[in-house]
Amino acid sequence: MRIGEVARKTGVKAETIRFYEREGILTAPPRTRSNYRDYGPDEAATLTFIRRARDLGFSMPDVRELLELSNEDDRSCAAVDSLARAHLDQVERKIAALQIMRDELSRMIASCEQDTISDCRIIDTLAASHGP
Amino acid sequence: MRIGEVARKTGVKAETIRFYEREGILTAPPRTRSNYRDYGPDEAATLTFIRRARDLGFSMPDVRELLELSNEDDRSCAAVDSLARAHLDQVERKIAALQIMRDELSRMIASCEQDTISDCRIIDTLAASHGP
DNA sequence: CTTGACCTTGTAGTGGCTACAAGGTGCATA
DNA sequence: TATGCACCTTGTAGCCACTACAAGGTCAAG
Ligand SMILES: [Zn+2]
Ligand SMILES: [Zn+2]
Ligand SMILES: [Zn+2]
Ligand SMILES: [Zn+2]
Repeated sequence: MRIGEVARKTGVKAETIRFYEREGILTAPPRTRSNYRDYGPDEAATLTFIRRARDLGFSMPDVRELLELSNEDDRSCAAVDSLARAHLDQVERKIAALQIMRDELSRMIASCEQDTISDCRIIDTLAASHGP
Repeated sequence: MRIGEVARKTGVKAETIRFYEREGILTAPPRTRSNYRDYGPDEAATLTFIRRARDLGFSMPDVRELLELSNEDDRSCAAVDSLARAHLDQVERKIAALQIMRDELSRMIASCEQDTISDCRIIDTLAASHGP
C-alpha cells in the first residue's frame, strides 16, 4: 500500500513516515514502477509500534532501542523493563514539576484582586516578591 | 555590571541573555570602552522577571506580553489574569496527559513477568495488544 | 610577560516533527 | 482525449528556547 494508506492505518502522518525513513528508524520500503513507496503489513506494524511508544512519551532513541529489542525473541526482557521503568521515572518527575508550577500559578491567580497592574499580585510575584 | 555577574545574580546564563537581546526581549545595554555589555539593576530585574515566568512555564510570547503589561501601571490587570489563567489551563492539560501516560506505563510494567522478550507484556502492548 | 578568567561575534546543533515548493503519477469524468 | 483532482516525489526551511562551540579580544594578578 502507498504512504497515505499506511498513514491512515497507523495514525502516523505521511511526512512523519518519510522522516522516520530518513532517520533510519524505519527501513525503506520497495518502490512501485512510478517510484511510490510500497508498504506491507510489517512496516505498518512497526509504525503502530512506534506510534504507541511515542504516545507513551518514549524518546526516539528509546523507541529505536525498543524496536531492536522487540526482534530478539529469546533474550530476557530485563532491558525492556528497565527502559520502561526509567521512562516512567522521568514521566513522574515531569508530573511533579508541573504540579509545582500549577500550584504556584493557582496561588498567584487566587491572590490577584483584579485591580490595576501596579497592584497586581501576579506581576508582583513575577517581579520580585519572593526569593532574595 | 558585566554579563557574567548579572547572569549569576539572575540565574539566567550569559548565552541566554545574549539570545534574549538578539530576540529583542531584553533591550541592549550600553557598552564599556572595551565593548563589554554593562548592565544596571533594571536589566537584572527584567531578567529575574523573565526567569520566574519561564520557570512557571510561560512561553516566550507570553513573557513578552507580561513584560509589556508590567509597564502599564494604570491599566486593569484583566489581561494579565486571563493570560495566567490560560496558561494554568495548559499546564493542567499537560499534567492530565502525563498522568494517563504514567498509568499506562505502570500497568505495562506491572504486567511484565520478567520472561523472554517474546513473552514480554511491554513489547506485546506496544506491538498490537490493544486497539484495532 | 604570561596565564587565566572573562568577554565578543557568528554559526550550527538539539528533538521531533511540520510546512512548504515545485513537480510527477494515476484515475475518474466530460 | 483532455482535464481535473488527489495523491505521490524530492528538498529545504521553520518551529521552540535555548546550548555549544570556534576564533578571537580584554583585563587583572602574579
Ligand atoms: Zn524514556
Ligand atoms: Zn491581577
Ligand atoms: Zn502560556
Ligand atoms: Zn517484560
